[in-house]
Amino acid sequence: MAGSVNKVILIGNLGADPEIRRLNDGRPVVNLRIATSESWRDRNSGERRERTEWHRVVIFNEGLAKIAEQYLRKGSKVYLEGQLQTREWEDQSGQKRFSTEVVLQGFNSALTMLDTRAGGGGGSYDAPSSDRGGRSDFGSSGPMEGGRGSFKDDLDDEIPF
Amino acid sequence: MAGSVNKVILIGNLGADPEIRRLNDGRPVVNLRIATSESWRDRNSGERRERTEWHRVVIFNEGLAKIAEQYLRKGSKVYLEGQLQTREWEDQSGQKRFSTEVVLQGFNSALTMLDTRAGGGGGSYDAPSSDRGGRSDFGSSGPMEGGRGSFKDDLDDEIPF
Amino acid sequence: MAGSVNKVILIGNLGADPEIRRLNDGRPVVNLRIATSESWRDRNSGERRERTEWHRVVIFNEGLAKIAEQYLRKGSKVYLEGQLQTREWEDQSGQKRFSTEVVLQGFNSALTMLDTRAGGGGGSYDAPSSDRGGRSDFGSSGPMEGGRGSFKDDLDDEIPF
Amino acid sequence: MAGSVNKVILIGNLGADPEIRRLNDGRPVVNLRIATSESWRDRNSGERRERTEWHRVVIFNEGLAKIAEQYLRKGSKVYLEGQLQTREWEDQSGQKRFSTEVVLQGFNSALTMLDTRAGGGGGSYDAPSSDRGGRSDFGSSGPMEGGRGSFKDDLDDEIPF
DNA sequence: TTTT
DNA sequence: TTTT
Repeated sequence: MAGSVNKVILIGNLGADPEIRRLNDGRPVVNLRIATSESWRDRNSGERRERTEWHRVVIFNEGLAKIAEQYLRKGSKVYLEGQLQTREWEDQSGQKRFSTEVVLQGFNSALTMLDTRAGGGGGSYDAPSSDRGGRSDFGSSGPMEGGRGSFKDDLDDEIPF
Repeated sequence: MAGSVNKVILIGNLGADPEIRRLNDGRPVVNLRIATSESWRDRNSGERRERTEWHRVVIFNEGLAKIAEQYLRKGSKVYLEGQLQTREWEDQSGQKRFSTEVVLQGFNSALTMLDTRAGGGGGSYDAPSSDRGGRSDFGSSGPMEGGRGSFKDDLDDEIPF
Repeated sequence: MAGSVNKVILIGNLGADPEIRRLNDGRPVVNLRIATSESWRDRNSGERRERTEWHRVVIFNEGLAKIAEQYLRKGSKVYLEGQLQTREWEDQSGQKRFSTEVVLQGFNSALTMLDTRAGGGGGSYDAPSSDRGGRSDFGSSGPMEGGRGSFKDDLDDEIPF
Repeated sequence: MAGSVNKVILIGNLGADPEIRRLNDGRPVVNLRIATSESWRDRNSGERRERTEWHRVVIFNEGLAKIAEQYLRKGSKVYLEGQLQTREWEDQSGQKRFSTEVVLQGFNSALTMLDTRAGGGGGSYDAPSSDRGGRSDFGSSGPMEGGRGSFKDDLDDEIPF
């Protein structure tokens, strides 16, 4: 379909340290749980109310995955751009289930850390010297930019979500 | 959480006519199924490959819901901005299920029709005279948007930039 | 024109305290200078290079202007959404000049503070108790936003998804 | 500055055919004039009012520049993502002037055609077989994805805006 | 200068 | 289930 756009922009905090899996060739694939929340004053009661939304984020983009692995921790605040993807899986009873994720893959993706404090999980890191190559504010962007377009193809069959 | 953003931007086509439900007070709530797709050439085989993603969109914003009801049809191409929300429901066997939707509600939402042709499902409509009030390009969007467009007017003359 | 979108999204830091002007009726209009920057490694020399871009931001939206006035200071980091507008003005010699600004006005706008520290200019403020009404994370944004947050409340119980 | 975002999203129509300049090595750099407009009903008079905004767009991204050259014409409707850049130049009298442009360069850029009709300027083209590689829906994406990160460096000195 |  |  010509003329399609599928873009998600989130600013939120990690609910846990990143989960990292490795492909056979060693490339990392990172899963994040990101919380966004909004609050408002109830019209009737005048009370403050808050709603937190939890997002599943999967980083296939190699450069961004490395960065996430290296710098993000529970509590980190991030800006990210990805796309919506819903995948089907089977639960133990063999029933079809669906999971919708924000996928950072190839070009349509960005990841920027928005705090310089250490993550809330006790982790600590030095602020990177900002080795950005376009879409991330930390980490070397060299390798990230080679072969990215075709990256998706590789993963289609390999990844055990 | 201060500093949270939860935004989805889609350009895609309706897979079916909008589904409209009514609240007790008559306000419409509209559900859309939107397809986005991307295609690429496979690195190895050189073949063209395509992936279509289907999105569930729910329009609570009253003005935008009316517009969707009036102008959108199967096949219509739209631009929309909303936010991700995952809600829990129970299937027939009493099991918890989750559904992630793109919700257009209140301010964080926009809807713009990107074609003027009638929808593909045989439906037809007259191009609206573009009665926009800021976030939609068709139809007057009613009370929610009252005073919005004209906010600017006020300022046009008053403000010494 | 049906089907138009004009949106700017910035995350950056204030180069100076907000400048506030008042309309005759007392409403504030706020001007911000926001810096964004990116850095990359030069392909040839291998040196790190950096480019900072300065943006002129004008906040007409009353609720957001009040928030900016109250909470933002030199050095504050913000997320904002607005639209591009170029206006014409005359310099002293009577020549036409143009200035392009990011305008936050009416609905197509958002402002969220991304740090809780005091601003770098010596200013200080208490972290607000997040009185958000949809598009801002700090401060009650007044009449413009009345009924907005609570719109959702209404629906929370009523709607048979 | 870690944690910076500079993003512009436009949907609008070309006011004229693309202007193409060539770098010494033959790569195209494309300038577009894009109109976005919004209309609203005046609060007092009840009259319809409309405001059109004109944007200067410069495409340095080689893949997207080729696509623009090949497919876009006066009247074409496009979706694009780029970033704001203000550059300084001297007018005939030696005075400093500034021009703010939406720049499509490297990764932070996308271009998608939103109509399939021929351009309004008499131009015509065959619908491309959608050879997309991530950020464009038309044109081969192969070459576009090689060397993109460093593309910017090259241009910094070469381009006579 | 576009578009509806 | 859309679209090209």
